[in-house]
Amino acid sequence: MSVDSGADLFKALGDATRRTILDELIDRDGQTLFEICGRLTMRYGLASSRQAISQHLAVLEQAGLVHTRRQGRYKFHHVDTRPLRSIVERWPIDRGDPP
Amino acid sequence: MSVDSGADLFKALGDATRRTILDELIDRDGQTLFEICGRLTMRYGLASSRQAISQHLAVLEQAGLVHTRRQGRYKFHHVDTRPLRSIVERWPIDRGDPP
DNA sequence: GTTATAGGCAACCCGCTACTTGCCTGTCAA
DNA sequence: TTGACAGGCAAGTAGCGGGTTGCCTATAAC
Repeated sequence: MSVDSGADLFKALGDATRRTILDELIDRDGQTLFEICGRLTMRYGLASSRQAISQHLAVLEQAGLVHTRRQGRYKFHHVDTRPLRSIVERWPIDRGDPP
Repeated sequence: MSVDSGADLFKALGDATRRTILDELIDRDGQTLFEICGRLTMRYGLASSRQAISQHLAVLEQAGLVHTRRQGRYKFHHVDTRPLRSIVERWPIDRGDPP
């Protein structure tokens, strides 16, 4: 009967490039689109176009994992990991050693 | 440079039916494939075929979220939420009120 | 034995999604 | 004002993934 809330969240986390973007934004918060593109290429070897990264950021923003702040012609992207809390609230993590 | 470990985990969580299967197995652990099929139909209104559910369970097992135990012609499925811990370890959750 | 049950395997179809391409808008510097 | 820079929008393409179909194996009940 439950409505499976948070579909956007899992959809956002489902792509490897988007997960790398989260890693990158956590390492250095508040980057612009061009900065993210450059650092993804430099540090992770990802050769994605600007438009591809832009679409990924839109998905992350819709999931609430990224918030944006416009300033002039720049748009800064900030991470917000709080939506991840709903995952461990939905399926409480067992105590014990990892597998 | 990080290798994005846990791709199987996020792939498994990316599908709504698989998330519902996790819900169902947490509610009643150790079900067989046919039990899961029946209860998904009854309680969640999902009309998926047996083969579809079987493939979903294989994905969940590959992600380490479900372990199986054979006994005669039955195969019991057990949840293991410990892989979820890697998510909050990768992206620590901020303190503060939810959005 | 025979039959029914529980599950597995492989091929195929289709819709979604990531990515590209091309062009457009808005902002700042020279 | 003109150019460079940061970003947005929309249509088209290709591949992947979820679902189905059909047939098969193995265990248990009769």
